[in-house]
Amino acid sequence: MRGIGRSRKPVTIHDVAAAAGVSRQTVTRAMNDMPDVSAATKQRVLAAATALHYRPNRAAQRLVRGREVTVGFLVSDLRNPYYAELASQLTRRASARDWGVLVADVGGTGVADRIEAMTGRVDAVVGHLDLAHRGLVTSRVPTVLLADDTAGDGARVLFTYDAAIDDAVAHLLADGRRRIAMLDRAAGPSLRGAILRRGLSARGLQLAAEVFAGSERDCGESAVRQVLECSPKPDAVLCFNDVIAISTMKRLMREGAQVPTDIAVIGIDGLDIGTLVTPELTTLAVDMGELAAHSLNLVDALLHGEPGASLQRTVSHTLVLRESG
Amino acid sequence: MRGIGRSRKPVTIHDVAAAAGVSRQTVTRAMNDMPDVSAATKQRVLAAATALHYRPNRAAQRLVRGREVTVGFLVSDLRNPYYAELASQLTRRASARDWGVLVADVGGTGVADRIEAMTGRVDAVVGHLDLAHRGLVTSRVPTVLLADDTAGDGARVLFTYDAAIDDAVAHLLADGRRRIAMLDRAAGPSLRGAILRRGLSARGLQLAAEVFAGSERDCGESAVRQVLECSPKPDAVLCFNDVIAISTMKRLMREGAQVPTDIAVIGIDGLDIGTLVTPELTTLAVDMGELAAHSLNLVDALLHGEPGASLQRTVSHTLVLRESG
DNA sequence: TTGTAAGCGTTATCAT
DNA sequence: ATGATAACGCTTACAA
Repeated sequence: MRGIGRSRKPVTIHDVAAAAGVSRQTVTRAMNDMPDVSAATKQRVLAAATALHYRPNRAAQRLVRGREVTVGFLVSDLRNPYYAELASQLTRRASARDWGVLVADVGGTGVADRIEAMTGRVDAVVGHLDLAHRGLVTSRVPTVLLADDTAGDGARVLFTYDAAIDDAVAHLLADGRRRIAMLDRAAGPSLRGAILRRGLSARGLQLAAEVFAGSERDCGESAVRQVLECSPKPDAVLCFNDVIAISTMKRLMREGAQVPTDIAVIGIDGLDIGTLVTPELTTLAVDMGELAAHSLNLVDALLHGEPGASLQRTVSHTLVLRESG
Repeated sequence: MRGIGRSRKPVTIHDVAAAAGVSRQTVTRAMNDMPDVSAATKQRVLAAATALHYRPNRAAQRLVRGREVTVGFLVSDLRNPYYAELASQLTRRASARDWGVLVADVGGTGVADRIEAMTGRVDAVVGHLDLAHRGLVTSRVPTVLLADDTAGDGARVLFTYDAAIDDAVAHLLADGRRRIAMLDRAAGPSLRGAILRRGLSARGLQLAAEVFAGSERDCGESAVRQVLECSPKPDAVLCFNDVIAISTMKRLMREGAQVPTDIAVIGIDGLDIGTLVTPELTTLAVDMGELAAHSLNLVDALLHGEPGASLQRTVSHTLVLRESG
């Protein structure tokens, strides 16, 4: 029985038709549960299909059945729960439109190749693309950027942190804190940090310290040390995101600092895991469902030919008070 | 300019050819950076394509260019970092083969519909499918199950916990612990719990308690209470997975119990977030890369016509000692 | 109930 | 350098 499938070419509807002694059309009818096939022939056809390991060519089906939308979700590290939560929302909402979501985790090396491979298989791309990679994507496929900058004129969902960060500052001040630090992302100064600085100076305060995480997933030991060694020592720290904030809490505890007693820690994103740690993480949360919905709406508009330049949505964060600050 | 794109039908290579006053073939050459096109015509064609918002029909391209593989990754909740980490590995390794991964988060309601939609768009499916949904998938598309049971005869990656759980028990005993409890998943008794029980009795011990999590993502308050109220009180607890373990640690701390001093907590999975919490989570880790690699190898075999019944790989967990137990 | 013919939109082959 | 013609594998008319 090893003989089956020995030939290199995939089996087509033609082969099944021949094997069953019927026409291609009859095979189609049998395979797709359509009317006008006698039970007997249907059985015969299905048997032949099974025997030959026949699988309809999806490209051919699609070609004739009509357009089918696949959205690509491009992320730098799916292990980061932020992307995972967003992917979750994206896939759920996409399926409501009968769209599929192709996810590509392209962090690390060979990013460009991975991006190129992805862009060739989808109708549109959604993602937090850094400036270096945007052109690669936008030149090949309609793109919805998730970003806090307005570089370029593509469709985008724009993050605005101002209100949330201001709320956070107000909350910390009301709590008696005065020396607020920023623990920014490893890559360098972010808009989030700039807004915090601005928010503080609007209240006549200065940023107590600005340090950078050791990696995308870990604030790093030296970052926490830098914070603790400032004088006067900061009594609150806003972290670039929740993952870094959680990592920061852990390191602070190891250095003997109590959170939030000695120092408040606030994250950004509003991830689920923030509620799983002790103390629970206070955070500036963004509504992932809204973010996903906006993204897909923009994809829809793009696919209908609307120019990206005119497509922009805004999402804002909300201060979610828990225990860490 | 609003007029463009007014018609319902998508623009095809034909329209571009007409607009540019050339043949379809010339359009193809221009679009795909192929030789044998004069710079002038290329410009003209590209301009026409842009003006008309032309996007090549991917199905047609695929049909003629040859088969393209898309693997569906079916999960019940992508917010669970276990699935996210696996998805990360899967997408990375798939891209190395030039395969795409379509992710579908199908938890909640309408599972059957979501599954059906997914099976219609992919060449194979990988996932932890519970018994109720397996048939839905396997009857429609080649499937690789990730499971710890051997029900049915489909291709699968089989989890074996025996060695790891035995290592965990040995470790706990060496640490002076004697009253070991199982905090199982919300759905009910698992193989993991059964193996723990078996492992204990092989050493002349009994399971100190068997309680069930309140939900898939939270051990729940009552579960922790049940553990603490046992008498004699357990001094170690094995949790169904890392997420539940982390949730358990949080709740234990809230009840005033010290981890690991009063009670050791061990998770299963080996997720990254286990290193982000305090104390760091001791866990029975599975190699996600290996899991993903096995899965894709099995998909490959299935796609080459090998019968699923003959395709099985085994992955085992490893005790990773950190701080919680 | 079954078979025949005509595309679907693209690319490859072979002329021109 | 460019164009005509034939696939690619399938489904939807329409005919028998």
